[in-house]
Amino acid sequence: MPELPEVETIRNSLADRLQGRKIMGVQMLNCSIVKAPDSALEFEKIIIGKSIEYLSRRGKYLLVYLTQNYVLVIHLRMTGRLIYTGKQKELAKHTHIVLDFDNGYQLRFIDVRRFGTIHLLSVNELDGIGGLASLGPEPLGKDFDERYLGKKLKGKTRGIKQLLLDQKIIAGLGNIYADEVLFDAAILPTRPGSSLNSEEVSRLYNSIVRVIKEAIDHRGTSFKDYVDGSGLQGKHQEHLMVYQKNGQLCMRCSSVIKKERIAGRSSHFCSTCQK
DNA sequence: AATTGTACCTGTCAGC
DNA sequence: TGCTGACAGGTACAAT
Repeated sequence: MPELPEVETIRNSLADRLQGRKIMGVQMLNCSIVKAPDSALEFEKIIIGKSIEYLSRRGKYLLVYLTQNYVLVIHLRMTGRLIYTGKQKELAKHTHIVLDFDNGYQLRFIDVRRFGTIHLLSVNELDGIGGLASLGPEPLGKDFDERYLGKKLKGKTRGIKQLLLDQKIIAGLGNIYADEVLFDAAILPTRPGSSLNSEEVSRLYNSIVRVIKEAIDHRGTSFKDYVDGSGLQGKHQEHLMVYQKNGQLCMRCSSVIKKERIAGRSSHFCSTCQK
């Protein structure tokens, strides 16, 4: 479940190590992960010999910029991992793609459920990835503010939780942080977007920024699968208020935290202090 | 146009 | 013990 804070932590943990590395070879153990170019042969032909210039992130997408205006776009979906390690280390089960570098190290893409994706494109083809092109603003970017959020919620019949998960509205929130943000803002996940008054929109905005910042500071939430590029776990699971806390007492009002299916997702909330 | 449902995968765990 | 079914969750796409 890598969401924005986890992908940002992965980017941070890999950036220094990958910068300047030359790709000497690639092992494509499961080609179905690679969505572009069409053939494995073409992927190999393009990527071998390129060097890594820098790593960037947009929403939950990791962008690895290469020489000659190429870019590797990686999405980990639910169980994807990227691990930087020496080539002598034995390959983990479900390792699908391995990049070999000029220093004997490798970048390995591991994904139990194989939902993750890799695109190799030239920079001017980036908008060909629909999910990336249609992303809403970064929650910590300057084009995300109360006015924007209010405008996006206006007239929406969908529940606020569903709206927070919509990557076209805001980039990077997933199920964990949507629940945590709504608890922080003391708003019920089922409230229609249009029902929020301006004071609630303001609270929601501040909670989104605060929760995401704190999670990045804690290097992400390691609930099940997530680790950073060095295999290290995050620490934010120690700071969660509602996610997977059903049956436990609310930190704010001591009522019992509930878990219900909302908009097809498990949702955790306090029905006493969230209104 | 906006919204809802389902497919994509595999591992884990509860219940029988 | 071993089987079955529910569940985990991000996104694309089909259906309404």
